[in-house]
Amino acid sequence: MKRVGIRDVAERAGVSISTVSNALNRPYLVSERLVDRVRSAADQLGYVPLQAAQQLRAGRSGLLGMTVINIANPFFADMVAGAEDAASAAGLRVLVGNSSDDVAKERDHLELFERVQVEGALVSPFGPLEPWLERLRGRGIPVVLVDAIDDTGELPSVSFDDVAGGRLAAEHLLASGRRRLAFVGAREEVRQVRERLQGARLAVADCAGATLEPIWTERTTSDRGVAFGEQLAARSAADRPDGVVTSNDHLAIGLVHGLISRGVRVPEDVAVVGYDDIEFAAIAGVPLTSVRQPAREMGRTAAEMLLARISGTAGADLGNVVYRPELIVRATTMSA
Amino acid sequence: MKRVGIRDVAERAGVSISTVSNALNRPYLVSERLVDRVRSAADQLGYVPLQAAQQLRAGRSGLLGMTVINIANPFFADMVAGAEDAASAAGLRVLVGNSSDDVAKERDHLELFERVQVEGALVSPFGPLEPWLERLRGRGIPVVLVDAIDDTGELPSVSFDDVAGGRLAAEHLLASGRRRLAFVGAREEVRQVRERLQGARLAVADCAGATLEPIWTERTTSDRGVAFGEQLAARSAADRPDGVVTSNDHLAIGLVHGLISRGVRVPEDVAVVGYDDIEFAAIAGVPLTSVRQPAREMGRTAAEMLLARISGTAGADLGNVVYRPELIVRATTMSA
DNA sequence: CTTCGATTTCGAACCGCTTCGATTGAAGAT
DNA sequence: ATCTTCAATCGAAGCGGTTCGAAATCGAAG
Repeated sequence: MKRVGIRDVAERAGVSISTVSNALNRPYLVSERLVDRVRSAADQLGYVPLQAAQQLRAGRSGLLGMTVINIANPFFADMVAGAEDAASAAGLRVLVGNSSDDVAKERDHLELFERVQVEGALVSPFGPLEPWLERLRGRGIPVVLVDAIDDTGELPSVSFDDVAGGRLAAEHLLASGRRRLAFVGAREEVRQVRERLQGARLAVADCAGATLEPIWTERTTSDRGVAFGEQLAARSAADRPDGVVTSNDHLAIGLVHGLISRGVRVPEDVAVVGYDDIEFAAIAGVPLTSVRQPAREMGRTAAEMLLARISGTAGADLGNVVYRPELIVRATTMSA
Repeated sequence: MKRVGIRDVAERAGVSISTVSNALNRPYLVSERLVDRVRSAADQLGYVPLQAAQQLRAGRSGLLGMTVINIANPFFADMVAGAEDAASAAGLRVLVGNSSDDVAKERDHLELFERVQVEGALVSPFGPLEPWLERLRGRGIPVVLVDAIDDTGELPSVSFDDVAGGRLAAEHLLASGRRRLAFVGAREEVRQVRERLQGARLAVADCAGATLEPIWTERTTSDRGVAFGEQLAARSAADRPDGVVTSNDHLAIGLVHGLISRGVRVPEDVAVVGYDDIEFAAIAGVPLTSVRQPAREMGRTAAEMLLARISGTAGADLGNVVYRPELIVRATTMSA
């Protein structure tokens, strides 16, 4: 009913506690005979060293901190997976702080990271973070931005060219003859969404006679998509967009569902482009054309940059890696 | 460039470190004047107490451990969310160990839980865990099983009646006149899947002239579902099942996609029932009938039971809470 | 102006582990 | 036989907080 500590192991093996510690962590300092004895004593007792004590002494936690805007978004989930790949290859674990679109939570996570002495942090900033990041820097905790770029150029980053993504989507629709485009996206405050819209606007500006109507929504769940689909379907054909760029596949799949359930044909009447290329895009009722972001790779790259900074292999200026979009064309934009 | 410790705060506020600690944690012991002085000193310096040190002294981590079989499965993801709800209401955090269908990882997680001194553990056992759970018990760490029942009746648990779930799905198909059923499921070793099949078998046994063909797959991703759909579509109509129970919505949605892409009609030729009622079930090409499990509620209940055991409010025998399935009927089984 | 209890503040021990410097003993050098 | 040298082992000092009991301070009562 009691925890097994290093003392118990020492007693059982008949040695001092420092010898136990050495036998377990630096066996080359201890005679083979004793290493064996200590190891078997530890096994028999089921000894597990206490993380808190090790960490307190060592001053290192073996942890990377990572904040993501919303883990329910598969883009971020994949990014986390990529970061975990890289971290575990280096023998570190990743402590994930899910901000759930909440600025206050995001700040709390950075504080948590200090509490647990993360050795570095991967941050997908959502709210204004400068002062907090400044503080981490002051504490000597390296930071790499993910899915964002530091304007001041002080922090290295791994990001995605959202302007190009929005532009690619819109150009694809324009190329297939669509002219009345709509952009359905999450709140305008989100940089990623703003930039995608901006990209779409650039494409539209380059194309004579084309228009773009922005439509905003708070949440980007599939049922909101359904609602927008039904809403668009209720418009007269002339007033209805014939091409829609969305900021998110959930929204897009719902939108297509809503349109079709009201008798609007996809892609004949309205073509739709999603964003993220989630698993279900390919097997949706009408398979969805989508902009793919290499999330996992981005996460891995960011973690590797962070590890390089931690180990001091690289200076502060690892630069800004920017990934480019890829358009996966499927049925929702297939025919004219 | 240096961490701010309690000593720094003490110095700045002109008091001893014990007064700082008291002012911050038990302000009723300290004069208001000093509490203010200490608080503002702490704020100005950005003092954050080190978790490892607090934990080492207190012997408590403020953490619940939770292992899940695979977090990519939304059923488990929701369960985790439910547990987090309950835990954060009690001021605790949840340390999630994702086993990713890997028995070794699952064991490692339990060891991790000891290292970090979790105050209790929620375990969705996957591999054989008796010895490990026994050990946690020996260390005085309370455990509640989730999505499983302890045969020996020693551990409390929150689970789901998978036999009833399988039965419900099959009965629904039989009631709509289907007779040649198939069951497509993940590996037979998984208890949940075995029990669902068993439930389906019970239903079939009660219905004269009905048959059930089990089909096994390693992974249960949507692309496997597509493959099975195409495979079934290739059979002659007489040889093809007219009703399919799947162990998972991803599989089911893929299956429907595969069938339709090969010209088999759903639900006219083949009716399909999924499991989990994920977000996309409702907006799939053909909206999917599915067995719903109250994942979030299960997670919350389990965490509450665990908290009760930790605080000693309840004895070891909180019993086994079993949730019952609910069938959400949609288009994939609608007409005959 | 003492004396006493209550209140406020402080010093020091301790949580479990790692690590540095010291100790011991055996082997080799002189 | 004495002195080094080196390997193997151990004792004890912290890491950064919390907390207990002692010390200091203060006001009111004697």
